[in-house]
Amino acid sequence: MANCMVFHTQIASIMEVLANAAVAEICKLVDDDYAVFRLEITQSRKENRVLRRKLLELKVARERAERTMRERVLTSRPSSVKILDRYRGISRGEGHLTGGHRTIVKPAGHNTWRDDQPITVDEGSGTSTQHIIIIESAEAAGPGVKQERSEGEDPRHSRDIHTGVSGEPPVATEDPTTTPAHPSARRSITEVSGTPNAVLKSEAETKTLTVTHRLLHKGSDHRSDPERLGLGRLGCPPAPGSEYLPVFHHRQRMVHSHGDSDVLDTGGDDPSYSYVTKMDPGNMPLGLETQTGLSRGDRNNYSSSIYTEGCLDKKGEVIVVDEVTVKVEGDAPPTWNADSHLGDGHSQGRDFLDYRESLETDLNVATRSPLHSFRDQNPVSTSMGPSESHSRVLFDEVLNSNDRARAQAQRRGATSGNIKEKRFLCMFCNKGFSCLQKVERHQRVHTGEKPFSCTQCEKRFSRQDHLKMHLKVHTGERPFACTHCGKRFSERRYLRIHQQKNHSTL
DNA sequence: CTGGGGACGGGGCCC
DNA sequence: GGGGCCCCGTCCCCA
Repeated sequence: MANCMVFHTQIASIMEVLANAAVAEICKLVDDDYAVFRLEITQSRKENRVLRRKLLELKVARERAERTMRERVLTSRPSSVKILDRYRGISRGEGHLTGGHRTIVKPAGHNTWRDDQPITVDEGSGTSTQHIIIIESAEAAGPGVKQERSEGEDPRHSRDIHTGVSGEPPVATEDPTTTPAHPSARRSITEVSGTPNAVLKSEAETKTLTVTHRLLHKGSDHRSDPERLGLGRLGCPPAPGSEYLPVFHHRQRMVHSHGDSDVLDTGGDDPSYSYVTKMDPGNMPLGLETQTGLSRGDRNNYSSSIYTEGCLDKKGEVIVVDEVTVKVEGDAPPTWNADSHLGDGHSQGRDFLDYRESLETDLNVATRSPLHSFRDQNPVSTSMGPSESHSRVLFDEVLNSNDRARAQAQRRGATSGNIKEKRFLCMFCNKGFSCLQKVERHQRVHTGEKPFSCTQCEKRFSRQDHLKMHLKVHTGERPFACTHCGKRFSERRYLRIHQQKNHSTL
């Protein structure tokens, strides 16, 4: 019996030892497998990064090759064809802003725009669009008819210039998934591999997008041949002999209201009134991911700066150099819904906010452009950074909508009979105006410039009279009273409507 | 649904 | 011709 007990005890101890050994072995195996698994995961991640990088490089190389091919085709056109690489951009603040432009830096702590309008930057929304404006001169065509064409690298981005023939406004389409090709963009991708969007979207600072623009004239040669381009319905339709003056004069100024509309001062030199910040090249977005359906209130906080640049053809025409400002303010995404541009006369502001265009650059394109040499020679447009096509793409999108607007303007011109008096043309939509102020005022619709700022609510307006009207909101001024019921209104028309509806029988 | 009101663009007038 | 101002129409939002 005692032996039996001892035996059982020994068996139990042996079992315990064996169990412990088994557990230890299992744990060892699990640890080994886990280590191997982690190693495999790490290697897989590395491979993914490498593959991703290679994919991006392949896309960039392919896009550059396509651009090169297109550019060669364009540069091999007959001498009558003028290739204008318009709206080449200086962007990201790394390009020098010249030609009278004042770099305005948003001071820290002075936030004149709301923060609820993020400029979202999407890595995958970079585009590969190269737009080349072609102005083909042909005196035989209708005088004053100017034709511009923009060719896009990506057919999904390109405008169909022949839509002008069919009378259908060209529709710009965007593909936010196009791979960016900008070197800096690629650098950013590499640096933030894994979560580039998160990094880029964290940018909430105001972006300044600049493009320098020059328009070329050679006497009457700025007119183009719409028929040869198949664009007979596009372009402005001036009467023969009439002189049309595309207006490029946009002054960057910032005017604040001090409650009295008569007291307005330009704040362009005053940093406290500035509203444009320099872009951080290191944080340069690969593209602008835009939003649609912004409210009107959001529109008021939109701004960006675009300096447009025309080009000189080899004959050396007269150059009209000027600048246009498109303000990207606060977090508001610069959007431009080209489709709605012809919709109604009030959609321009929304158009700009609906602008949906990714930013992408291509140094090859910039350096190989036949106009690039001219640009380099011109002191007005120097130091075009590698991001210049960011702005160019932005501005080309403007042009996309401009073609439709131009077609609309032409249709209006065909029906209106007093186009002779409207000598001042909008450089964006070719709409004619009778005086310079009107066209300058109108062009703010396209540029988004809002130089008149309300000090009460920081809202900005493109027109002083609008600011004046807006101030009544704060002052509560209701100077127009109904003689029948005593109800007061801020504007006369409200009183008139009120009286028509409520007291028409009196 | 309706009215009030804000915002905005075009046109016209006046100085 | 430039600048300012006003009027008007339209869109949109909101109560």
